[in-house]
Order: sequence, then C-alpha cells, then structure tokens
Amino acid sequence: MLQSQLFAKIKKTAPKEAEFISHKYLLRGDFIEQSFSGVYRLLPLGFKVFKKIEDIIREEMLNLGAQELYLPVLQNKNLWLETNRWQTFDPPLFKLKDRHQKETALGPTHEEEITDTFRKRIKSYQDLPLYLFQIQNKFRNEMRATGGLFRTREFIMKDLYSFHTDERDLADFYEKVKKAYFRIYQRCGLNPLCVEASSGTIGGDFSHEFMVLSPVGEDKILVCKKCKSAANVEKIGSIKNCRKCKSALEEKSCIEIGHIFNLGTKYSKIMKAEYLDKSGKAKPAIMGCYGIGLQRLMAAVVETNCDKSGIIWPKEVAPFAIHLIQIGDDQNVRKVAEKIYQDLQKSGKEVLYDDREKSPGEKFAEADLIGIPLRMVVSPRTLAEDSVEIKKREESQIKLVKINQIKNYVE
RNA sequence: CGGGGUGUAGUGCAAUGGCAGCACGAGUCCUUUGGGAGGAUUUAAUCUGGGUUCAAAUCCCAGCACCCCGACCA
Repeated sequence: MLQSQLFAKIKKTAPKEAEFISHKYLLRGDFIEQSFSGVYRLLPLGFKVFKKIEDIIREEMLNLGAQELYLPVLQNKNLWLETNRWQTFDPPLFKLKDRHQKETALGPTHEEEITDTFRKRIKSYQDLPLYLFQIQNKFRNEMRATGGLFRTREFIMKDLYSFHTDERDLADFYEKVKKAYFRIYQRCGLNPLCVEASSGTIGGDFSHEFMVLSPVGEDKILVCKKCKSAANVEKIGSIKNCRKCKSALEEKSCIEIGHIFNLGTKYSKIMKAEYLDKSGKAKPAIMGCYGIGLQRLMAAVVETNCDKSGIIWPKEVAPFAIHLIQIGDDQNVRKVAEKIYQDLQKSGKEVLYDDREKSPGEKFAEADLIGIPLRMVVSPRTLAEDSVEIKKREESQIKLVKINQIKNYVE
C-alpha cells in the first residue's frame, strides 16, 4: 500500500475527550473515528487490525471443532419472553418497534437464538457435543458508553455456544476453550489472568473472565499473593484473605477481554432444548457460552503495547508487516525504494510504503505512532552504502543492511 | 436513570455585552530533506430555537450533542 493513497489522516494531537492512551493513539493514527456516543467507525488501518484479530479468533475456534454460523441481529421477541429476559435484560436490551408497532430488539447476545435453532434439530445424544460460533455485531443500550472502544453500544463479538450431554463433558470443553482463549490473547500480545467471575444476566452456574492488568481498567480483581488464584470483586466482595490458602489478597485494576460461562441447563430447561439419552429419555442439554469483544480486545492490545511515541503492534495483529520509508526526494532513492517495495510484496509481505514528500521527522513520528513492527528506511545516506536501515518498533537499535541481504532480515 | 461539566474553524485555545482572533492542521506555489523544516498565499467557526438589549459567542429560558462521576453491565 502506498501511504500517499492510504485513507488516513494521521494527527499530531488527540481531541481532549480522549482520556485513555489506546483511545488517543487509535484516534491520532486514524484507526478509528467516533460517529456518536458509544459508536465508532473502523477506518482502513483499524479495520486491517480488526481483521487480523478476527482471523486469529476464527482459526482458534475452528481448531476447537466449532462450526461458524450467522444468527440474525433482529431478535424474535417471543424467544426473549420465553426466557423472561425481555424484562430482565433491559437494560441493556435495545428495543424497537417495526412499522406495524410490533416490538423487536437488536441482539446483545444470542442464547435465545442459538437455543431455538438447537432445539429444532437436535434429537439424540448422538448429535452431541455440538459447538457453534459466530463473529457478529452486538448492540447494547448501555447506561453510559465509556473510554473509547472499551464500552461501546455497538461492537463485534465472537460468541461460541456449546451443548453437551453431561457436566463432565462440558467441563472438559470449558478447559479447552480456556486454553484456546489464552492462545488467542498470546497471539495478540496479551497476557491475561483468568479469574472467577459473577455471571450477571447471562446467568448459569459459574463463569470466568479474562483480565488484562491495566491501571485504566474499570474492573477490580483480588489476586492471592501466594497461590495466585484470582476473582472479580463483583463475585466475592471486598474480602481480605484468599478463600483457598488464607493468604493476603491484593486488589488490581484490569480490563475484561473475555468471559466464559457454564450455563448449565438455564436456557435448555426453560426453552425445552432437549435430546434423548441412550435409554430414550428426554434431557435438557448442558450448555456453555464463551464471548470475546473484538474492538475492546483491540483497545486492550494498544493499551498494553505502546510507548510514549505510539503503538507497538504485536506482529500477528499489525496492520502491515513492514513500514518502508523513503527519505529525500532523490530520483535514485525513489527508484530503489520502489523496487524494494515491489520485491517485498512479491515475496508476500504486507508493506506500507511511505512515498510522500514530507520531512523525515514527520515520517518517523507518524511511523512510531501507527506502530508497524519493522521499519525500513531508504535514503541517499543508506544508498551510499548500498543498504537500507532496519529498525524494530520495540527496539532503539538500528541496523544497516545491504539491499541484497534484506530478505534475511524480514524472515 | 441521578449528579456534574463542556459546546467558538479539522484540533487546541482566546475575545469586559461593542469589528470573532491566535496557534497547529488542511489546500496551492517556492525553497528544504535523517526526528513533527522555512516563506508566500488560501481555506475554515460562535450547537439549535426563543428571550433581554441600541448591541449577545458572552446574560436568561428551552432543547440538542458530547464528556466525566455514580448506578447498571460482556
């Protein structure tokens, strides 16, 4: 991609209402743009990152043996009446009326939908276990949107639902999902804690949240200094000592980047989502559900992968792999840079080529801000050595590399 | 939903009730080219509707929008 063509206006300052570092950098880098309160646009740069995150999540879900589907955003009110959540989930249910004055809602989560489609076709224990997921827009009529991408009224969520014949099988799968979640976060450059959580209006027997430690997080957890077990304050209240080993607890702020629930039979009982067991007896399926909010994850990645100059994207979620920067308006520099750009692209690299006529300082500052992992500089100075300069975003060290050796440095 | 705050150019800020200005940005041209360069020139704003007043960005009322705290919540 030529940077002169990129639909992005990188800014020197952020508007004053942006308080969080992730919000500031994502706005300044023109990754995102606010439309109105709690609603954000993903601009090309931000959408590229979003897609990388989405691909990682999809890959890990498919590896679990889950099948991807798509459930409607417009919700069938009758299903929500069945579970009584038409009342109990409001707020944050986004209700509206169609032109015949019939009520509907925008989907904030999809237990009703998935359970309905499950009960219409699953008859036998032989069809279980079953894992289904989707990656799709959710709408929540929040009391208040906060902190840029951290709490928005529309966002995209990966929601996975599992159906089992017994608790044991669910427990096994629940652990597998935990592992898959840790892989997802690791690939996104995050190192979260898995903590016991309160299940809220989703309900169920128990749940776990994935938490990234951050001073700007709106959640509080208590972590045991000794046995490292942790729980959300919402779940256990403000207790002083660990319930397992009695050691002192430490309170920490964090950002919730995932929540998984053991739903038990909460939805299957009430909606009669039953299968026949080996003896031909009808039983409610045991269910689990597992969610990750993608934009919030993206903001959390920025929040914990940055320095004073800007974002430092982890390799797998970076919008581009290489930021090629040409300095000076020298014909030869332009020619060589163009050639390197073409060659890197041919070798399958995603390259952002800064072909603009701007001052070097401005180009470097913008490059640091948007945080592409590898920076490659071509200038009269480097060409005198038949070389380019290569610098990793997270390091300060600069390497001079011969042009015909470049491929050894970009893997 | 309760409380608080703020609305002036794309962004950040000024303007005692009396000519709406500055900086940055953006556009054009020239010069410049290793950490946000210089000059010339152009561009662009008082949230909306009422009221008070000779005169309103400024005071009053209503509305709208955004932000923050709380409650609520993946």
